Amino acid sequence: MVVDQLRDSELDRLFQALADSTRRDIVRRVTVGEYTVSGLAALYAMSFAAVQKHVAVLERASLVSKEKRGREQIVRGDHEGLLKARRLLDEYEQIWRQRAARMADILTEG
Amino acid sequence: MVVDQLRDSELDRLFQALADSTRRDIVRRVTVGEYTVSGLAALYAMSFAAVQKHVAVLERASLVSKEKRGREQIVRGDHEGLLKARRLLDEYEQIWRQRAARMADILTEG
DNA sequence: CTGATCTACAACCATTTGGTTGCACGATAG
DNA sequence: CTATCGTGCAACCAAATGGTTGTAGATCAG
Repeated sequence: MVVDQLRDSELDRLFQALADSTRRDIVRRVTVGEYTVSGLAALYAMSFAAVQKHVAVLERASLVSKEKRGREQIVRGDHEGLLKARRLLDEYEQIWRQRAARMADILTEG
Repeated sequence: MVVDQLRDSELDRLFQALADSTRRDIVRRVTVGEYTVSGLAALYAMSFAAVQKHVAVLERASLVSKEKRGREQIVRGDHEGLLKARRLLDEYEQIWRQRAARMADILTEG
């Protein structure tokens, strides 16, 4: 269904966003404290534009949100994305547990 | 350190592998039951080779393992990859909780 | 033995990704 | 007002991704 397709691309963006160590590092940092985009850029051995793009990717994945303050843009962690990713992995974990239970049933049946 | 770099590329591969809905579907299915590679290929509107590549990506991410049986290759879910991904998200969740606690402290201090 | 089936892999192609430089524009400082 | 700063975006490039077709090696069926 269409809903699933939307959810799919949302998850695609999410895991895609997490599949880069610079972006994972940004997520960590902005969850602990606040950073401007250039404040983040100063941390990595790459151009400002590259970091700005990373932040944009994280924002589209709801892992980060920005708030304009004067000419600066404050980057903060956004819990929503993390929750969605966790929910999927929890679901998979649940499937594993059911599988384990089924195998136990087979071993003890009859 | 070097260890972190290895861990980084491992996580890159993991989340990258999860960032595709076909691959997520495969993970689900092979956790519930067993499939051959061509058994999986029959489920999707793409070539056998494409599905075989997806399985290879999942295997390198430790989300799936294969076992040769005759001329077939049985694909099963591998719990290891999932655990690693979950561990990272749990870590992030932990950071969020600490942040929440810190904010509560600030509100109640003095 | 012969033919069909299952798998892996190479070569190719279009698109996306992760980086770069350069530019434009709003906000701030002097 | 002017110069600087912070940001976003476009254009470009190399490499990776996700798909294709074709080929070749094992294994199984008859």
